[in-house]
Amino acid sequence: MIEHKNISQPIYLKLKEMILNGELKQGEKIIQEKIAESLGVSRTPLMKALLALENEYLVESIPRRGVFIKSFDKKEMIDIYICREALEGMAARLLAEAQDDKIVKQLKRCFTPFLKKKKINIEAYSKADEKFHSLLITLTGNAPLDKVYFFGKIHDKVTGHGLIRTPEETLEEHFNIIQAISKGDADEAEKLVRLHIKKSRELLFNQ
Amino acid sequence: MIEHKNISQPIYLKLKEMILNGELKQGEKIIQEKIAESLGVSRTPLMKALLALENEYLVESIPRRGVFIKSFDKKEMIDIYICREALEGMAARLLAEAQDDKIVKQLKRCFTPFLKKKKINIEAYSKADEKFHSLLITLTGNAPLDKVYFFGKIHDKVTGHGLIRTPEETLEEHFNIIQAISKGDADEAEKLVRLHIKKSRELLFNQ
DNA sequence: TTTTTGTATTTTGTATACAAAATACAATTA
DNA sequence: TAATTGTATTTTGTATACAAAATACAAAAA
Repeated sequence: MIEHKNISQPIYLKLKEMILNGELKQGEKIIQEKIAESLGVSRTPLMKALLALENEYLVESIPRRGVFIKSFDKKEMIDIYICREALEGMAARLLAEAQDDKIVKQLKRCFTPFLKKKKINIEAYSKADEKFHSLLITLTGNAPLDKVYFFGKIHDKVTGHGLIRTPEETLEEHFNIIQAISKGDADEAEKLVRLHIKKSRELLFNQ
Repeated sequence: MIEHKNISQPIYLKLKEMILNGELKQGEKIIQEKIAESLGVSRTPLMKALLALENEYLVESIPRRGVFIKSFDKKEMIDIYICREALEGMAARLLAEAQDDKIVKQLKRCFTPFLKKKKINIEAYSKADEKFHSLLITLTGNAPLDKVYFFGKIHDKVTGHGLIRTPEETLEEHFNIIQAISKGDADEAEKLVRLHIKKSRELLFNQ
């Protein structure tokens, strides 16, 4: 029955999924024994998973009170977007400085499927968008940057709304960013990424 | 004997201190049972503390192998400095936008003790420097930014060298940053902070 | 009625126990 | 000698146990 292969990793992933898809709701308390039982594990690896989630800002632990699904207020959401501006902006700068064709190709590949289409599938575009923004970070090869960047995944899922702006509006912005990167124009690349995120941030609560 | 008040917090702090002051050396393996015994606790709260440290990049866990004091290679140190440029740069921008006299006062207070002196005490200046950089972050009031900023504390302690540049060189830079913030010149404040960190980064391995 | 107090129940934080994996090291073989 | 295998020891990952804190809730008091 005992099979030591890292149980807390799957628990962590499962809980993360449950949080991001709303199965566990904001503010909800995690009753460890119950969750552990429902997942068929003991509390020890569950606690490990919860610790990891806490460090990703998905869960909040109040000592002696319990662990709660993190809920984000208006200010906090805005603050997260500001962090994204800083981190993704820097990432774009680094990618532009790298002057690497492979990087540019990978970034382009996210959005080429949507170029010819008249009607863009929101679901698919939303995924591409998330992929693009996380690629921006990982392609830098900067491990600390990657470690620190866990806001990208929170972004729209937790807020409820899928996309903040229409694909028609953002598709061009995405390609402009990619172009600046491919030209090696670091200042421009950073500026465009920041503006791109800032525009969404300003619309966050004005919909 | 059992006294439930949050044992893992003190363990976390103690270990952090031991890592930062070199009592636990880079690459060293943490043998949980031994550390737990030496601290007079069990492995459970110790593991919690280790998880927290892992998320602060001070410790690295390899499944089934153990937890090791994180060691930083050249590239990783540079990458950390790049993150700091992004985060502290954004922080300076936010503080400049805030236009708050109290903030400016607090920042100034870090370095005023060194203004009149001919000979600056390195130890004291080093502390002031660390205080200044962490203030930059906390004064923004941006909680996610603060959560993500754990590099500042790693910086020189783990590298071994205390200060990378002389107080004579950096004191003026610090005041220029503060001035830009007090003027509300966000672009300039961000630019100066980035340059300030970049200069140190470029000297990291050229000493 | 609303508030307060006391008690039972639940839940957390920590300690301990134990199986499986990793490691160390001696004996064996080439 | 160096490489390999086998066994004992150590160490990790998980489960379980239990005391103290938190919570729920009923009874008593205002």
